[in-house]
Amino acid sequence: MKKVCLSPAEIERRLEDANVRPTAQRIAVARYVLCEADHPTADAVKAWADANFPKMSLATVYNTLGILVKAGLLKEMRLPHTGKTVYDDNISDHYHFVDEKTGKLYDLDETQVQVASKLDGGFKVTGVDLVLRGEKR
Amino acid sequence: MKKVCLSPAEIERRLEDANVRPTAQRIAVARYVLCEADHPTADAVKAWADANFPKMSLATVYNTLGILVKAGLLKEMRLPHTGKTVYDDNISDHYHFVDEKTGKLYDLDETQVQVASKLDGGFKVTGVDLVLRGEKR
DNA sequence: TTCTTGATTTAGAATAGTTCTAAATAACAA
DNA sequence: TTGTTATTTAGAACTATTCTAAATCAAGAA
Repeated sequence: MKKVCLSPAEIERRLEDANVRPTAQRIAVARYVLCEADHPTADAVKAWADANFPKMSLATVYNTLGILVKAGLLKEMRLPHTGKTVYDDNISDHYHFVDEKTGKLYDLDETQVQVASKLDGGFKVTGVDLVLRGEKR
Repeated sequence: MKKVCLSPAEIERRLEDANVRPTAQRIAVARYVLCEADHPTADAVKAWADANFPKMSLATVYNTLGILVKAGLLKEMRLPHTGKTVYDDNISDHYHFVDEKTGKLYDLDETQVQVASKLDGGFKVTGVDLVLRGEKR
């Protein structure tokens, strides 16, 4: 699945539209997580920034990711296995498959897996977290 | 759902059957997690031990929980939300509902939720982690 | 411009949960 | 007993993340 890569100017507009002031750091992080990265962790973003941005502190990385999540441009999730938080630019409702050998995550949509709840009225469901584990070849 | 509580002697036999030497600490922890507790965290086990056992270190709590998991007497899982590991004496395949207000976990079986995978052969699924979020009343 | 004010970024400290380490203790076998 | 191994312990170390307080920056007012 190829990803359309946005220009800094387009990223800037997206940030403005979300009422996030588009600083250089935010544009850089947003561009990376929205266009280049695939389910990155904060560490991965920091590593990318160290290699591609003049200077960015870890606090700013976490900060910015948090801001993007709050702005609705990014989803945050903690996987059942690693204790780490990963970020997902696919903000629609969807599920995941994790390759236990490589740790790689794959997005799954509702054509690929379905969850059918028969819970009684005592359970009001507001969200579904589903991760299939296994091996991808 | 009432839980049948095992005597220390019965716990001891279970540990022996699983090739785990039944020390006083292990019997105490096993009895608590298998009979009394409901999805406890390591912290909860430690708190119980502080109140009900002469002296137990946190390392022993983690150690013992790890041993019980390896022995197949207990399941370990990390929830999507809290970063904490919780332990589940229900070792059969099952899912969970988490009340986001209280944090309380409910076991769900396959009569209550079903997962239907239509993944192509490239995905070999070996496990399914499903957590429904919401509110229970 | 220059100033002011508030937002942002920063380094490093602090925190939370867990694992590791090395020494002390307990249990078992001979 | 004595020797050997397993278990337990306290505390250090570690990882991921958040917090803090100071420095820097940016946009509007003068």
